[in-house]
Amino acid sequence: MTQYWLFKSEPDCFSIDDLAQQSAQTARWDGVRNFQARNFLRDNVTLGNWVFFYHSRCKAIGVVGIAEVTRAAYPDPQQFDPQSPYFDPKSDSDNPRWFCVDITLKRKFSHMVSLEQIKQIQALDDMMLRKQGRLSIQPVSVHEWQIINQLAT
DNA sequence: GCCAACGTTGGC
DNA sequence: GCCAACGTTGGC
Repeated sequence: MTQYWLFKSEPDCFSIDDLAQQSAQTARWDGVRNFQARNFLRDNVTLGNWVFFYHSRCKAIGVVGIAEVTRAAYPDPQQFDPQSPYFDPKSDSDNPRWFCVDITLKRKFSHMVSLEQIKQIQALDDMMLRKQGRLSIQPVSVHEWQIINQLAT
């Protein structure tokens, strides 16, 4: 069973520093609108799991820190809010389509582990990050987790 | 900002 | 149920 994950965020939208500024350094990870990512979030991401916080679509791409899942999946409230950009008229409150979790910041790396570094390490060739670039919630193996952790220290 | 990759939608 | 059109993601 997977315990480790990688969550992508565009830092212009929500960065690890934004997470650090939340009360209790905890934030709702919402707005996931991709079915594969949704399935991971809803069915496999569980309380106490560890998460690599990844900055995408920006100048410095890579893993910037570690968070912990502090609330397991619950329906993403934004799907029911017509004012929200994440509003989904096709979602039914009795059978919600989209889910979110809460995460709490555990550690911000003093220096990030860049995508460029990751690409240079053969043992990380099979990371989903490399195989399926667009998936925003993805499992990380224990081995991959350890390697990236070591790179960050 | 561009563009390739790829997921989603909707007409047939 | 196929597939073209369209929209979005994400590295560069």
